[in-house]
Amino acid sequence: MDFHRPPAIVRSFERLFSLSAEEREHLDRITCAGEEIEPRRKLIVEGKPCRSLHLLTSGWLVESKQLRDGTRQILNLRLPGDVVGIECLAYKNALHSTAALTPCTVTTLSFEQFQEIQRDFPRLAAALFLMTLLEGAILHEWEVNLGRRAAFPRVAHFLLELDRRLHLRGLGIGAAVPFPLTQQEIADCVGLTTPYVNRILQQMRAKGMIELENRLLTIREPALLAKAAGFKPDYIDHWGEGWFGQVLNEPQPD
Amino acid sequence: MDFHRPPAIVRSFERLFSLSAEEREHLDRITCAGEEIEPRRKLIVEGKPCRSLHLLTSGWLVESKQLRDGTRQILNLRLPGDVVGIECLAYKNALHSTAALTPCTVTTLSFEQFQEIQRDFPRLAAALFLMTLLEGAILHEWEVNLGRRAAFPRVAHFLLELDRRLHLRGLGIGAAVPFPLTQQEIADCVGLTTPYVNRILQQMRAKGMIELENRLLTIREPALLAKAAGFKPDYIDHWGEGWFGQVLNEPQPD
DNA sequence: CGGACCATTGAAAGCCGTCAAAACAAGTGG
DNA sequence: CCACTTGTTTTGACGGCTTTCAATGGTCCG
Repeated sequence: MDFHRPPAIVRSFERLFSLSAEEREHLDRITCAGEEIEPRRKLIVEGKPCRSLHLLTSGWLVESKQLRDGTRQILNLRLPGDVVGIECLAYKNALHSTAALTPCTVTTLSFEQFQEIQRDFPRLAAALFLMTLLEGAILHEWEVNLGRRAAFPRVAHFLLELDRRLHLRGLGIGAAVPFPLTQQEIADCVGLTTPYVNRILQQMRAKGMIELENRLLTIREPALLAKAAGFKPDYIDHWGEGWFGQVLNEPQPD
Repeated sequence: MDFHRPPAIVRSFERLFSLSAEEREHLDRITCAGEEIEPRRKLIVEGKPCRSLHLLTSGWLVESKQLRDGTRQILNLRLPGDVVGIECLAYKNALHSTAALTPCTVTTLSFEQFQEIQRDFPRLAAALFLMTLLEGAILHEWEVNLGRRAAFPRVAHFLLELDRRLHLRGLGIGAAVPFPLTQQEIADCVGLTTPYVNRILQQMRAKGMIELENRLLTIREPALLAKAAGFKPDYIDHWGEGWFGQVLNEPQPD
Protein backbone atom coordinates (compact mmCIF):
# COMPACT_ATOMS: atom_id res chain seq x y z
CA MET A 1 0.00 0.00 0.00
CA ASP A 2 1.12 3.48 -0.85
CA PHE A 3 0.69 5.54 2.26
CA HIS A 4 1.56 8.77 0.54
CA ARG A 5 -1.46 8.53 -1.73
CA PRO A 6 -4.19 10.90 -0.60
CA PRO A 7 -7.66 9.49 -0.01
CA ALA A 8 -9.89 8.96 -3.03
CA ILE A 9 -12.12 11.90 -2.24
CA VAL A 10 -9.23 14.33 -2.11
CA ARG A 11 -7.88 13.07 -5.43
CA SER A 12 -11.32 13.48 -6.87
CA PHE A 13 -11.22 17.21 -6.13
CA GLU A 14 -7.56 17.54 -7.03
CA ARG A 15 -8.43 16.51 -10.54
CA LEU A 16 -10.23 19.82 -10.89
CA PHE A 17 -7.88 22.19 -9.10
CA SER A 18 -5.13 22.31 -6.49
CA LEU A 19 -6.68 22.34 -3.07
CA SER A 20 -5.63 25.12 -0.75
CA ALA A 21 -4.40 24.19 2.70
CA GLU A 22 -7.74 25.15 4.25
CA GLU A 23 -9.76 23.24 1.70
CA ARG A 24 -7.58 20.18 2.12
CA GLU A 25 -7.84 20.41 5.87
CA HIS A 26 -11.60 20.74 5.79
CA LEU A 27 -11.92 17.73 3.55
CA ASP A 28 -9.68 15.73 5.85
CA ARG A 29 -11.73 16.76 8.85
CA ILE A 30 -14.90 15.61 7.15
CA THR A 31 -13.45 12.41 5.84
CA CYS A 32 -11.59 11.24 8.91
CA ALA A 33 -14.63 9.56 10.45
CA GLY A 34 -15.29 6.88 7.87
CA GLU A 35 -17.89 4.19 8.35
CA GLU A 36 -17.36 0.64 7.15
CA ILE A 37 -20.21 -0.95 5.24
CA GLU A 38 -20.59 -4.56 4.24
CA PRO A 39 -21.86 -5.66 0.81
CA ARG A 40 -25.61 -5.55 0.17
CA ARG A 41 -26.23 -3.04 2.92
CA LYS A 42 -28.31 -0.11 1.73
CA LEU A 43 -27.11 3.42 2.31
CA ILE A 44 -30.22 4.98 0.83
CA VAL A 45 -33.56 3.25 0.44
CA GLU A 46 -35.99 4.03 -2.37
CA GLY A 47 -39.04 5.81 -1.03
CA LYS A 48 -37.56 6.45 2.41
CA PRO A 49 -36.50 9.85 3.75
CA CYS A 50 -32.93 10.80 2.95
CA ARG A 51 -31.30 13.44 5.05
CA SER A 52 -27.62 13.39 4.24
CA LEU A 53 -24.97 13.10 1.57
CA HIS A 54 -22.12 10.65 1.52
CA LEU A 55 -18.55 10.59 0.37
CA LEU A 56 -17.36 7.25 -0.92
CA THR A 57 -13.79 6.65 0.17
CA SER A 58 -13.35 3.07 -0.94
CA GLY A 59 -15.45 0.34 -2.49
CA TRP A 60 -18.25 0.37 -5.04
CA LEU A 61 -21.90 1.30 -4.67
CA VAL A 62 -24.84 0.63 -7.00
CA GLU A 63 -27.73 2.99 -7.49
CA SER A 64 -30.82 1.16 -8.64
CA LYS A 65 -34.56 1.32 -9.07
CA GLN A 66 -36.88 -1.55 -8.39
CA LEU A 67 -39.81 -2.34 -10.66
CA ARG A 68 -43.00 -3.92 -9.53
CA ASP A 69 -42.41 -7.09 -11.53
CA GLY A 70 -39.27 -7.79 -9.55
CA THR A 71 -36.74 -6.64 -12.11
CA ARG A 72 -34.47 -3.72 -11.42
CA GLN A 73 -32.40 -1.26 -13.39
CA ILE A 74 -29.03 -0.15 -12.14
CA LEU A 75 -28.77 3.58 -12.78
CA ASN A 76 -25.09 4.05 -12.20
CA LEU A 77 -22.13 2.72 -10.31
CA ARG A 78 -20.40 4.85 -7.74
CA LEU A 79 -16.66 4.47 -7.45
CA PRO A 80 -14.16 5.58 -4.82
CA GLY A 81 -14.00 9.36 -4.71
CA ASP A 82 -17.61 9.85 -5.71
CA VAL A 83 -20.11 12.03 -3.92
CA VAL A 84 -23.25 10.00 -3.30
CA GLY A 85 -26.81 11.09 -2.79
CA ILE A 86 -26.76 14.69 -3.94
CA GLU A 87 -30.32 14.15 -5.24
CA CYS A 88 -31.35 14.00 -1.59
CA LEU A 89 -31.00 17.76 -1.47
CA ALA A 90 -33.94 18.12 -3.80
CA TYR A 91 -36.33 15.47 -2.49
CA LYS A 92 -37.79 14.48 0.85
CA ASN A 93 -37.76 10.80 -0.04
CA ALA A 94 -35.17 8.92 -2.02
CA LEU A 95 -36.10 8.11 -5.60
CA HIS A 96 -33.72 5.18 -5.83
CA SER A 97 -31.72 2.90 -3.60
CA THR A 98 -27.99 3.06 -3.10
CA ALA A 99 -26.35 -0.10 -1.84
CA ALA A 100 -22.87 -1.40 -1.23
CA LEU A 101 -21.64 -3.75 -3.92
CA THR A 102 -18.33 -4.43 -2.18
CA PRO A 103 -17.15 -3.61 1.30
CA CYS A 104 -17.12 0.17 1.41
CA THR A 105 -15.96 2.96 3.60
CA VAL A 106 -18.27 5.92 3.54
CA THR A 107 -18.43 9.19 5.38
CA THR A 108 -21.70 10.93 5.96
CA LEU A 109 -22.19 14.62 5.34
CA SER A 110 -25.12 16.30 7.03
CA PHE A 111 -26.98 18.97 5.10
CA GLU A 112 -25.67 21.48 7.58
CA GLN A 113 -22.12 20.44 6.73
CA PHE A 114 -22.98 20.75 3.09
CA GLN A 115 -24.22 24.28 3.70
CA GLU A 116 -20.99 25.07 5.50
CA ILE A 117 -19.08 24.05 2.44
CA GLN A 118 -21.30 26.16 0.24
CA ARG A 119 -20.73 29.15 2.48
CA ASP A 120 -17.06 28.83 3.38
CA PHE A 121 -15.51 26.93 0.50
CA PRO A 122 -16.94 28.17 -2.79
CA ARG A 123 -14.46 26.21 -4.85
CA LEU A 124 -15.43 22.95 -3.20
CA ALA A 125 -19.08 23.82 -3.75
CA ALA A 126 -18.41 24.56 -7.38
CA ALA A 127 -16.60 21.25 -7.70
CA LEU A 128 -19.64 19.45 -6.31
CA PHE A 129 -21.71 21.14 -8.97
CA LEU A 130 -19.27 20.13 -11.67
CA MET A 131 -19.38 16.56 -10.41
CA THR A 132 -23.13 16.40 -10.90
CA LEU A 133 -22.57 17.62 -14.45
CA LEU A 134 -20.16 14.75 -15.09
CA GLU A 135 -22.75 12.45 -13.60
CA GLY A 136 -25.25 13.84 -16.10
CA ALA A 137 -22.91 13.19 -19.01
CA ILE A 138 -22.50 9.59 -17.91
CA LEU A 139 -26.25 9.16 -17.60
CA HIS A 140 -26.65 10.48 -21.13
CA GLU A 141 -24.23 7.83 -22.37
CA TRP A 142 -26.18 5.17 -20.52
CA GLU A 143 -29.36 6.32 -22.19
CA VAL A 144 -27.76 5.91 -25.60
CA ASN A 145 -26.42 2.54 -24.57
CA LEU A 146 -29.77 1.29 -23.33
CA GLY A 147 -31.82 2.80 -26.09
CA ARG A 148 -29.84 2.36 -29.25
CA ARG A 149 -27.16 -0.29 -29.03
CA ALA A 150 -27.45 -4.03 -29.66
CA ALA A 151 -26.33 -6.39 -26.94
CA PHE A 152 -22.71 -6.85 -27.93
CA PRO A 153 -21.77 -3.21 -28.37
CA ARG A 154 -23.84 -2.41 -25.33
CA VAL A 155 -21.90 -4.65 -23.02
CA ALA A 156 -18.68 -3.55 -24.70
CA HIS A 157 -19.47 0.10 -24.06
CA PHE A 158 -20.28 -0.62 -20.47
CA LEU A 159 -16.99 -2.40 -19.89
CA LEU A 160 -14.96 0.26 -21.66
CA GLU A 161 -16.55 3.07 -19.69
CA LEU A 162 -15.90 1.35 -16.41
CA ASP A 163 -12.35 0.52 -17.39
CA ARG A 164 -11.71 4.14 -18.24
CA ARG A 165 -13.31 5.56 -15.14
CA LEU A 166 -11.27 3.26 -12.96
CA HIS A 167 -7.95 3.86 -14.67
CA LEU A 168 -8.49 7.60 -14.53
CA ARG A 169 -8.75 7.35 -10.75
CA GLY A 170 -5.59 5.39 -10.55
CA LEU A 171 -7.51 2.29 -9.56
CA GLY A 172 -6.11 0.14 -12.35
CA ILE A 173 -3.91 -2.86 -11.62
CA GLY A 174 -1.56 -2.76 -14.54
CA ALA A 175 -3.73 -3.11 -17.62
CA ALA A 176 -6.47 -4.71 -15.55
CA VAL A 177 -9.11 -3.21 -13.30
CA PRO A 178 -10.96 -4.65 -10.33
CA PHE A 179 -14.34 -5.92 -11.42
CA PRO A 180 -16.56 -7.12 -8.59
CA LEU A 181 -19.80 -7.30 -10.59
CA THR A 182 -21.67 -10.54 -11.11
CA GLN A 183 -23.18 -11.19 -14.52
CA GLN A 184 -26.56 -10.61 -12.95
CA GLU A 185 -25.45 -7.13 -11.99
CA ILE A 186 -23.98 -6.42 -15.41
CA ALA A 187 -27.34 -7.44 -16.84
CA ASP A 188 -29.12 -4.97 -14.57
CA CYS A 189 -26.77 -2.24 -15.75
CA VAL A 190 -27.22 -2.79 -19.46
CA GLY A 191 -30.85 -3.86 -19.53
CA LEU A 192 -30.31 -7.45 -20.67
CA THR A 193 -30.84 -10.84 -19.03
CA THR A 194 -28.18 -12.81 -17.22
CA PRO A 195 -27.94 -15.72 -19.67
CA TYR A 196 -27.57 -13.37 -22.58
CA VAL A 197 -24.88 -11.31 -20.91
CA ASN A 198 -23.09 -14.57 -20.32
CA ARG A 199 -23.22 -15.36 -24.02
CA ILE A 200 -21.96 -11.94 -25.00
CA LEU A 201 -19.05 -12.15 -22.58
CA GLN A 202 -18.10 -15.48 -24.01
CA GLN A 203 -18.10 -14.05 -27.51
CA MET A 204 -15.75 -11.34 -26.30
CA ARG A 205 -13.47 -13.86 -24.67
CA ALA A 206 -13.55 -16.10 -27.73
CA LYS A 207 -12.45 -13.19 -29.88
CA GLY A 208 -9.65 -12.42 -27.45
CA MET A 209 -11.06 -8.97 -26.76
CA ILE A 210 -11.31 -9.22 -23.01
CA GLU A 211 -10.24 -11.30 -20.07
CA LEU A 212 -12.57 -11.48 -17.14
CA GLU A 213 -11.88 -13.79 -14.25
CA ASN A 214 -11.23 -13.62 -10.57
CA ARG A 215 -13.04 -10.29 -10.33
CA LEU A 216 -10.43 -8.78 -12.61
CA LEU A 217 -11.15 -7.33 -16.02
CA THR A 218 -8.58 -6.79 -18.74
CA ILE A 219 -9.42 -5.15 -22.02
CA ARG A 220 -7.17 -6.96 -24.47
CA GLU A 221 -8.22 -5.20 -27.63
CA PRO A 222 -9.25 -1.68 -26.68
CA ALA A 223 -9.30 -0.45 -30.27
CA LEU A 224 -11.41 -3.31 -31.57
CA LEU A 225 -13.80 -3.18 -28.68
CA ALA A 226 -14.12 0.60 -28.83
CA LYS A 227 -14.88 0.39 -32.51
CA ALA A 228 -17.54 -2.23 -31.95
CA ALA A 229 -19.08 -0.21 -29.14
CA GLY A 230 -18.79 3.22 -30.71
CA PHE A 231 -17.01 4.24 -27.54
CA LYS A 232 -15.69 7.79 -27.39
CA PRO A 233 -14.39 8.64 -23.92
CA ASP A 234 -14.53 12.43 -24.25
CA TYR A 235 -17.26 12.65 -21.66
CA ILE A 236 -14.95 11.08 -19.11
CA ASP A 237 -11.58 12.41 -20.20
CA HIS A 238 -12.40 16.02 -20.94
CA TRP A 239 -14.69 16.68 -18.04
CA GLY A 240 -13.80 19.84 -16.12
CA GLU A 241 -11.91 21.37 -19.04
CA GLY A 242 -14.71 23.79 -19.75
CA TRP A 243 -15.12 27.34 -18.62
CA PHE A 244 -16.17 26.56 -15.09
CA GLY A 245 -13.20 24.32 -14.56
CA GLN A 246 -10.88 27.09 -15.67
CA VAL A 247 -12.42 29.61 -13.32
CA LEU A 248 -11.62 27.25 -10.49
CA ASN A 249 -7.96 27.40 -11.41
CA GLU A 250 -7.65 31.15 -11.52
CA PRO A 251 -5.39 32.61 -8.84
CA GLN A 252 -7.29 32.86 -5.60
CA PRO A 253 -7.99 36.29 -4.12
CA ASP A 254 -6.79 35.03 -0.80
CA MET B 1 -53.82 35.09 -24.21
CA ASP B 2 -53.24 35.92 -20.56
CA PHE B 3 -51.00 38.94 -20.44
CA HIS B 4 -50.68 38.81 -16.69
CA ARG B 5 -48.96 35.46 -16.82
CA PRO B 6 -45.24 35.86 -16.16
CA PRO B 7 -42.82 34.32 -18.66
CA ALA B 8 -42.10 30.61 -18.42
CA ILE B 9 -38.65 31.08 -16.97
CA VAL B 10 -39.92 33.20 -14.12
CA ARG B 11 -42.60 30.68 -13.30
CA SER B 12 -39.97 27.99 -13.35
CA PHE B 13 -38.14 29.73 -10.51
CA GLU B 14 -41.30 30.75 -8.73
CA ARG B 15 -42.11 27.11 -8.29
CA LEU B 16 -39.19 26.92 -5.88
CA PHE B 17 -39.53 30.18 -3.97
CA SER B 18 -41.00 33.65 -4.25
CA LEU B 19 -38.65 35.85 -6.21
CA SER B 20 -37.55 39.07 -4.59
CA ALA B 21 -37.98 42.27 -6.55
CA GLU B 22 -34.26 42.31 -7.43
CA GLU B 23 -34.24 38.69 -8.48
CA ARG B 24 -37.32 39.18 -10.60
CA GLU B 25 -35.87 42.28 -12.16
CA HIS B 26 -32.60 40.59 -12.98
CA LEU B 27 -34.40 37.71 -14.63
CA ASP B 28 -36.49 40.10 -16.66
CA ARG B 29 -33.40 41.99 -17.75
CA ILE B 30 -31.78 38.77 -18.91
CA THR B 31 -34.87 37.42 -20.59
CA CYS B 32 -36.05 40.54 -22.39
CA ALA B 33 -33.81 39.96 -25.41
CA GLY B 34 -35.25 36.71 -26.69
CA GLU B 35 -34.17 35.16 -29.96
CA GLU B 36 -36.63 33.39 -32.24
CA ILE B 37 -35.55 30.04 -33.57
CA GLU B 38 -37.17 27.99 -36.30
CA PRO B 39 -37.66 24.22 -36.04
CA ARG B 40 -34.66 21.99 -36.82
CA ARG B 41 -32.16 24.72 -36.11
CA LYS B 42 -29.44 23.60 -33.73
CA LEU B 43 -28.63 25.62 -30.67
CA ILE B 44 -25.77 23.40 -29.63
CA VAL B 45 -23.90 21.02 -31.93
CA GLU B 46 -22.37 17.76 -30.74
CA GLY B 47 -18.60 17.99 -30.76
CA LYS B 48 -18.51 21.73 -31.31
CA PRO B 49 -17.43 24.31 -28.72
CA CYS B 50 -20.22 25.55 -26.49
CA ARG B 51 -19.70 28.83 -24.73
CA SER B 52 -23.04 29.82 -23.30
CA LEU B 53 -26.21 28.72 -21.55
CA HIS B 54 -29.73 29.31 -22.73
CA LEU B 55 -33.09 29.96 -21.19
CA LEU B 56 -36.01 28.48 -23.07
CA THR B 57 -38.95 30.86 -22.96
CA SER B 58 -41.29 29.13 -25.36
CA GLY B 59 -41.26 26.07 -27.61
CA TRP B 60 -39.67 22.64 -27.28
CA LEU B 61 -36.08 21.53 -27.75
CA VAL B 62 -34.63 18.05 -28.16
CA GLU B 63 -31.28 16.97 -26.82
CA SER B 64 -29.90 14.06 -28.78
CA LYS B 65 -26.83 12.03 -29.57
CA GLN B 66 -26.00 10.72 -32.99
CA LEU B 67 -24.59 7.23 -33.52
CA ARG B 68 -22.30 6.28 -36.33
CA ASP B 69 -24.86 3.97 -37.92
CA GLY B 70 -27.22 6.88 -38.46
CA THR B 71 -29.58 6.21 -35.57
CA ARG B 72 -29.92 8.66 -32.75
CA GLN B 73 -31.12 8.66 -29.16
CA ILE B 74 -33.05 11.57 -27.79
CA LEU B 75 -31.75 12.19 -24.28
CA ASN B 76 -34.44 14.52 -23.02
CA LEU B 77 -36.94 17.09 -24.12
CA ARG B 78 -36.65 20.66 -22.95
CA LEU B 79 -39.84 22.51 -22.29
CA PRO B 80 -40.63 26.19 -21.76
CA GLY B 81 -38.99 27.42 -18.58
CA ASP B 82 -36.04 25.06 -18.80
CA VAL B 83 -32.42 26.02 -18.52
CA VAL B 84 -30.55 24.55 -21.45
CA GLY B 85 -26.92 23.63 -21.84
CA ILE B 86 -25.65 23.70 -18.27
CA GLU B 87 -23.33 20.83 -19.22
CA CYS B 88 -21.43 23.36 -21.28
CA LEU B 89 -19.95 24.71 -18.08
CA ALA B 90 -18.04 21.48 -17.61
CA TYR B 91 -16.86 20.73 -21.15
CA LYS B 92 -15.10 22.59 -23.91
CA ASN B 93 -17.08 20.83 -26.61
CA ALA B 94 -20.70 19.81 -26.53
CA LEU B 95 -21.37 16.14 -25.90
CA HIS B 96 -24.77 16.21 -27.52
CA SER B 97 -26.83 18.38 -29.84
CA THR B 98 -29.72 20.56 -28.80
CA ALA B 99 -32.14 21.49 -31.54
CA ALA B 100 -35.47 23.23 -31.86
CA LEU B 101 -38.39 20.88 -32.26
CA THR B 102 -40.94 23.65 -32.63
CA PRO B 103 -40.49 27.36 -33.15
CA CYS B 104 -38.77 28.55 -29.98
CA THR B 105 -37.78 31.70 -28.27
CA VAL B 106 -34.51 31.44 -26.45
CA THR B 107 -32.30 33.84 -24.58
CA THR B 108 -28.59 33.30 -24.36
CA LEU B 109 -26.69 33.60 -21.12
CA SER B 110 -22.96 34.14 -21.35
CA PHE B 111 -20.78 32.44 -18.78
CA GLU B 112 -19.97 35.84 -17.38
CA GLN B 113 -23.66 36.45 -16.83
CA PHE B 114 -23.89 33.09 -15.18
CA GLN B 115 -21.05 34.03 -12.87
CA GLU B 116 -22.83 37.26 -12.05
CA ILE B 117 -25.84 35.26 -10.95
CA GLN B 118 -23.67 33.01 -8.86
CA ARG B 119 -22.10 36.01 -7.16
CA ASP B 120 -25.04 38.34 -6.73
CA PHE B 121 -28.09 36.09 -6.57
CA PRO B 122 -27.29 33.02 -4.48
CA ARG B 123 -30.89 31.85 -4.47
CA LEU B 124 -31.08 31.88 -8.25
CA ALA B 125 -27.80 29.99 -8.37
CA ALA B 126 -29.13 27.45 -5.91
CA ALA B 127 -32.25 27.08 -8.02
CA LEU B 128 -30.12 26.32 -11.07
CA PHE B 129 -28.42 23.62 -9.09
CA LEU B 130 -31.73 22.18 -7.99
CA MET B 131 -32.91 22.18 -11.58
CA THR B 132 -30.00 20.01 -12.63
CA LEU B 133 -30.97 17.62 -9.84
CA LEU B 134 -34.49 17.37 -11.24
CA GLU B 135 -32.94 16.78 -14.61
CA GLY B 136 -30.98 13.91 -13.08
CA ALA B 137 -34.10 12.36 -11.63
CA ILE B 138 -35.77 12.44 -15.02
CA LEU B 139 -32.73 10.86 -16.65
CA HIS B 140 -32.87 8.08 -14.09
CA GLU B 141 -36.48 7.39 -15.03
CA TRP B 142 -35.53 7.32 -18.67
CA GLU B 143 -32.84 4.77 -17.93
CA VAL B 144 -35.38 2.53 -16.27
CA ASN B 145 -37.74 3.05 -19.17
CA LEU B 146 -35.14 2.20 -21.78
CA GLY B 147 -33.58 -0.64 -19.89
CA ARG B 148 -36.39 -2.51 -18.26
CA ARG B 149 -39.78 -1.84 -19.78
CA ALA B 150 -41.44 -3.55 -22.74
CA ALA B 151 -42.62 -1.43 -25.62
CA PHE B 152 -46.17 -0.74 -24.46
CA PRO B 153 -45.42 0.37 -20.91
CA ARG B 154 -42.40 2.20 -22.21
CA VAL B 155 -44.35 4.40 -24.56
CA ALA B 156 -47.04 4.78 -21.91
CA HIS B 157 -44.52 5.98 -19.36
CA PHE B 158 -43.08 8.44 -21.81
CA LEU B 159 -46.48 9.93 -22.58
CA LEU B 160 -47.48 10.13 -18.94
CA GLU B 161 -44.29 11.85 -17.93
CA LEU B 162 -44.61 14.43 -20.64
CA ASP B 163 -48.27 15.00 -19.84
CA ARG B 164 -47.39 15.61 -16.22
CA ARG B 165 -44.46 17.89 -16.89
CA LEU B 166 -46.58 20.01 -19.20
CA HIS B 167 -49.60 20.26 -16.93
CA LEU B 168 -47.38 21.20 -14.01
CA ARG B 169 -46.12 24.19 -15.98
CA GLY B 170 -49.62 25.25 -16.79
CA LEU B 171 -49.12 24.34 -20.43
CA GLY B 172 -52.12 22.04 -20.59
CA ILE B 173 -55.11 22.82 -22.77
CA GLY B 174 -57.92 21.46 -20.68
CA ALA B 175 -57.21 17.78 -20.26
CA ALA B 176 -55.00 17.79 -23.33
CA VAL B 177 -51.44 18.90 -23.86
CA PRO B 178 -49.65 20.12 -26.96
CA PHE B 179 -47.74 17.30 -28.56
CA PRO B 180 -45.58 18.32 -31.50
CA LEU B 181 -43.55 15.10 -31.71
CA THR B 182 -43.63 12.88 -34.77
CA GLN B 183 -43.70 9.13 -34.24
CA GLN B 184 -40.13 9.06 -35.47
CA GLU B 185 -39.18 11.36 -32.62
CA ILE B 186 -41.12 9.37 -30.08
CA ALA B 187 -39.22 6.33 -31.30
CA ASP B 188 -35.91 8.12 -30.77
CA CYS B 189 -36.99 8.98 -27.22
CA VAL B 190 -37.98 5.49 -26.19
CA GLY B 191 -35.46 3.45 -28.14
CA LEU B 192 -37.90 1.74 -30.49
CA THR B 193 -38.51 1.93 -34.24
CA THR B 194 -41.11 4.11 -35.90
CA PRO B 195 -43.35 1.31 -37.19
CA TYR B 196 -43.46 -0.29 -33.80
CA VAL B 197 -44.27 2.93 -32.01
CA ASN B 198 -47.10 3.32 -34.47
CA ARG B 199 -48.49 -0.08 -33.54
CA ILE B 200 -48.24 0.66 -29.84
CA LEU B 201 -50.03 3.97 -30.23
CA GLN B 202 -52.82 2.26 -32.13
CA GLN B 203 -53.20 -0.26 -29.36
CA MET B 204 -53.57 2.59 -26.91
CA ARG B 205 -56.12 4.31 -29.08
CA ALA B 206 -58.02 1.07 -29.64
CA LYS B 207 -58.25 0.58 -25.88
CA GLY B 208 -59.48 4.14 -25.49
CA MET B 209 -56.53 5.04 -23.29
CA ILE B 210 -55.29 8.02 -25.27
CA GLU B 211 -56.26 10.39 -28.02
CA LEU B 212 -53.50 11.74 -30.18
CA GLU B 213 -54.25 13.83 -33.21
CA ASN B 214 -53.58 17.28 -34.54
CA ARG B 215 -50.49 17.57 -32.37
CA LEU B 216 -52.66 17.29 -29.28
CA LEU B 217 -52.44 14.51 -26.73
CA THR B 218 -55.18 13.55 -24.30
CA ILE B 219 -54.71 10.86 -21.69
CA ARG B 220 -58.17 9.32 -21.47
CA GLU B 221 -57.44 6.66 -18.86
CA PRO B 222 -54.67 7.99 -16.63
CA ALA B 223 -55.15 5.29 -14.01
CA LEU B 224 -55.08 2.41 -16.46
CA LEU B 225 -52.15 3.79 -18.36
CA ALA B 226 -50.20 4.57 -15.20
CA LYS B 227 -50.78 1.06 -13.96
CA ALA B 228 -49.58 -0.43 -17.24
CA ALA B 229 -46.52 1.81 -17.24
CA GLY B 230 -45.66 1.58 -13.56
CA PHE B 231 -45.71 5.35 -13.56
CA LYS B 232 -45.16 7.09 -10.25
CA PRO B 233 -44.81 10.84 -10.69
CA ASP B 234 -43.04 11.58 -7.40
CA TYR B 235 -39.87 12.58 -9.19
CA ILE B 236 -41.77 15.33 -10.97
CA ASP B 237 -44.29 16.35 -8.35
CA HIS B 238 -42.19 16.37 -5.21
CA TRP B 239 -39.08 17.94 -6.61
CA GLY B 240 -37.79 20.87 -4.57
CA GLU B 241 -39.53 19.71 -1.42
CA GLY B 242 -36.30 18.51 0.11
CA TRP B 243 -33.99 20.26 2.47
CA PHE B 244 -32.39 22.53 -0.08
CA GLY B 245 -35.73 23.72 -1.31
CA GLN B 246 -36.76 24.63 2.21
CA VAL B 247 -33.60 26.62 2.82
CA LEU B 248 -34.49 28.71 -0.20
CA ASN B 249 -37.77 29.64 1.43
CA GLU B 250 -36.34 30.77 4.72
CA PRO B 251 -36.76 34.50 5.40
CA GLN B 252 -34.06 36.42 3.57
CA PRO B 253 -31.49 38.36 5.63
CA ASP B 254 -32.15 41.34 3.44
C1' DC C 1 -20.19 -33.14 2.80
C1' DG C 2 -23.77 -29.75 2.11
C1' DG C 3 -25.45 -25.36 0.82
C1' DA C 4 -25.45 -21.04 -1.38
C1' DC C 5 -24.28 -18.45 -5.05
C1' DC C 6 -22.69 -17.86 -9.58
C1' DA C 7 -21.56 -19.18 -14.37
C1' DT C 8 -22.96 -21.84 -18.20
C1' DT C 9 -25.81 -24.29 -21.56
C1' DG C 10 -29.94 -25.65 -24.41
C1' DA C 11 -34.28 -25.42 -26.72
C1' DA C 12 -38.32 -22.98 -27.79
C1' DA C 13 -41.09 -18.90 -28.03
C1' DG C 14 -41.90 -14.16 -28.93
C1' DC C 15 -41.13 -9.43 -29.11
C1' DC C 16 -39.44 -6.18 -31.92
C1' DG C 17 -36.70 -4.81 -35.97
C1' DT C 18 -36.14 -4.68 -40.93
C1' DC C 19 -37.62 -3.47 -45.31
C1' DA C 20 -40.79 -2.06 -48.39
C1' DA C 21 -44.77 -0.20 -50.10
C1' DA C 22 -48.93 2.26 -49.71
C1' DA C 23 -51.98 5.67 -47.84
C1' DC C 24 -52.46 10.09 -46.19
C1' DA C 25 -51.64 15.05 -45.19
C1' DA C 26 -50.02 19.50 -46.22
C1' DG C 27 -47.88 22.89 -48.72
C1' DT C 28 -46.12 24.77 -53.35
C1' DG C 29 -46.20 26.38 -57.78
C1' DG C 30 -48.30 26.33 -62.19
C1' DC D 1 -58.04 24.06 -59.08
C1' DC D 2 -54.76 20.57 -60.07
C1' DA D 3 -50.08 18.46 -60.40
C1' DC D 4 -46.27 17.72 -57.69
C1' DT D 5 -43.35 17.34 -53.71
C1' DT D 6 -42.21 16.38 -49.21
C1' DG D 7 -42.95 14.46 -44.84
C1' DT D 8 -45.66 11.54 -41.79
C1' DT D 9 -48.62 7.65 -40.67
C1' DT D 10 -49.97 3.09 -41.56
C1' DT D 11 -49.72 -1.77 -43.00
C1' DG D 12 -47.67 -6.37 -44.09
C1' DA D 13 -44.53 -10.21 -44.16
C1' DC D 14 -40.43 -12.02 -42.61
C1' DG D 15 -36.31 -12.78 -39.88
C1' DG D 16 -33.66 -12.64 -35.94
C1' DC D 17 -32.13 -10.98 -31.67
C1' DT D 18 -33.18 -11.58 -27.08
C1' DT D 19 -35.98 -13.63 -23.52
C1' DT D 20 -37.80 -17.37 -21.03
C1' DC D 21 -37.36 -21.34 -18.36
C1' DA D 22 -34.94 -24.90 -16.77
C1' DA D 23 -31.26 -27.69 -15.88
C1' DT D 24 -26.36 -28.47 -15.21
C1' DG D 25 -21.97 -27.58 -13.43
C1' DG D 26 -18.46 -25.02 -10.75
C1' DT D 27 -16.71 -22.77 -6.83
C1' DC D 28 -16.31 -21.20 -2.40
C1' DC D 29 -17.06 -21.79 2.36
C1' DG D 30 -18.86 -23.46 6.57
